[in-house]
Amino acid sequence: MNEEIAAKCLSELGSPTRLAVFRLLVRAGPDGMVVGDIQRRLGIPASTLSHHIARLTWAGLVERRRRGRSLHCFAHHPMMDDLVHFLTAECCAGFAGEDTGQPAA
Amino acid sequence: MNEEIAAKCLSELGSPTRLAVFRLLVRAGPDGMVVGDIQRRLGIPASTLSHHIARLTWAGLVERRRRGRSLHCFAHHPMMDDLVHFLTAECCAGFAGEDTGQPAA
DNA sequence: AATTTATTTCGATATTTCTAGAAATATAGT
DNA sequence: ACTATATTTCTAGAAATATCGAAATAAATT
Repeated sequence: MNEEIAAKCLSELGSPTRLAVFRLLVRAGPDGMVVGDIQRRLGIPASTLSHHIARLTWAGLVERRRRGRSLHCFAHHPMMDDLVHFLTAECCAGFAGEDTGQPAA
Repeated sequence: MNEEIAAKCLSELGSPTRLAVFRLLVRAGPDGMVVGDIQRRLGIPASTLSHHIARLTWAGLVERRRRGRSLHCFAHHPMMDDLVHFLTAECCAGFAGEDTGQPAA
C-alpha cells in the first residue's frame, strides 16, 4: 500500500452509495451477497449499482464470482486491512512512520 | 462518526493532492505548516492548494489558524481517529459492530 | 431454440470536481 | 497611505463522475 493506491481506495469508498455497498458486503461475511440482493436493499437501478460495484472491484476492494445466473460479491478484506494500516501508520497522531525522504521540518 | 460523515472524509482524502497535504500536516506535528510552505513543497499553484485545504477544512480534517500574515494548518486528529475507528469497527474483517437495524441475512 | 432471470454495457445527460490565472482580501511594515 | 507578502475568492474551461433507460450478454429452464 502506497499513497497512490490508498488515495484510490479512499476515493472509491468516499461515495455514499459505494460505502453502503461495501459495508453490506462486510456484514454479509464469507457468503457474500448477490448483486440483485444489494440492489433491492439499496433501492437503486441495476445499471447504477453495476457501475459502483465495478469501481469497487477495480480498486481491489470487492471480488465477484459468478455462481449460476447470479454474481456473488465479497468484500476483499486484505485491501481494506492494508488501507486501515496505512492510515493508522502514516496519517494518525501517533505517527511512527519511516522517513519518506523528506526531513521532518 | 456515521456513514455519511465517513464518506465525506474518505472522499476528501481520496484526492492524491489532498492526501499528500494531509500527510504533510500529520508529519509536521503540533506546529502545523504554513500554507506557503505546503505550496512550495508540493509545487502547485496557490489557488489550487487553497481549494484543497478548504475542502479538508470543511470536512473537519484540517484546522487553520492565522498567525500574522500566514495561515498555519494542522491535521485535526480527532476526526481522523474517528474515521479510522469507524473503518476498523464497521468495515473490516473482524466486524463486531452493533446491529444497524437490518437482520444479518 | 425460445424464454426467463440476472447482470452488464452502451449511450446520453446532468453534475461535480480539478485546475489555475486574475482579482480581491488581510496583515504587517515603512 | 503606500507597499509587500500571504492567502483566498472569483471565474471558467476541461476532465471526471453519477445517473439511469435501453439494449446486450450470460446462464438456466422448458
